[in-house]
Amino acid sequence: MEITLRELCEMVGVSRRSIQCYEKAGLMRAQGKNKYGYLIYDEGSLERARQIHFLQELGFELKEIKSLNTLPKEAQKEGIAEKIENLRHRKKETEELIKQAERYLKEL
Amino acid sequence: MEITLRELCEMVGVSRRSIQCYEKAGLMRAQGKNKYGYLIYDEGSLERARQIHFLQELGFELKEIKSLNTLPKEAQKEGIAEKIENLRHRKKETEELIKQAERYLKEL
DNA sequence: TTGCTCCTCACGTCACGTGAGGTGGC
DNA sequence: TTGCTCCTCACGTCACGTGAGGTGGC
Repeated sequence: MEITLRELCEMVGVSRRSIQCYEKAGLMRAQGKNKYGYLIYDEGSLERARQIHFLQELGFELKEIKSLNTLPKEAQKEGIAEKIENLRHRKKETEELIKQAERYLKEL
Repeated sequence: MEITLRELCEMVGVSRRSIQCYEKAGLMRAQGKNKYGYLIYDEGSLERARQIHFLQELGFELKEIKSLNTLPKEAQKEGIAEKIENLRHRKKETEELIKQAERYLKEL
């Protein structure tokens, strides 16, 4: 299946500039161009782009995602488990912040 | 009370560079320098720095914080209420992300 | 003189946003 | 030719991080 850059962006939910950054970071690349010169991707790219975006949301930087692939499975799992801990921490901080903000709002 | 930049940073929990950014954004400034040429702040600055940091955590950019002061009280409250909504949204997203990440970890 | 802490620039970082300038088919 | 969508740079943005180069008292 041929997917254009525009379609890829819509399916993944990121901007063209983001995909460009993924490619510059060496995380993925276009399969080529179609006869009109449009950048073309396949379903593998789609899955890869989704994964990159997901790992980014977990808190990985692009270069961390790059090196993550070279690690043994166990180390990868540890890395992700660590990010999950960070997310739990962030969740608690966010809850605290909401409470503080509500108090601040009342006192204003 | 005279507070040095270093002390201010420790009390607020931000870096010198952050205070420098607050000052460049026109949000606060040092009271002057002591006889050794050290930047000196007072308790007003301390409270201001804490407030800036708090509003930043709520999601305000420095220039938004700058303009926030010029707004009438009601508009300020609206702005903060909006940020609280964003935080609630972020909390939910974080919760979703944690669940997804846990599933991802199992399947790995 | 050495060592310490402070100062003021100013370039670097990260992941994009936002044009600029150009191409190709209708 | 006009209008549309796409392309590839490349500067700008945000809130700092991280030195560089200099000062002043002990």
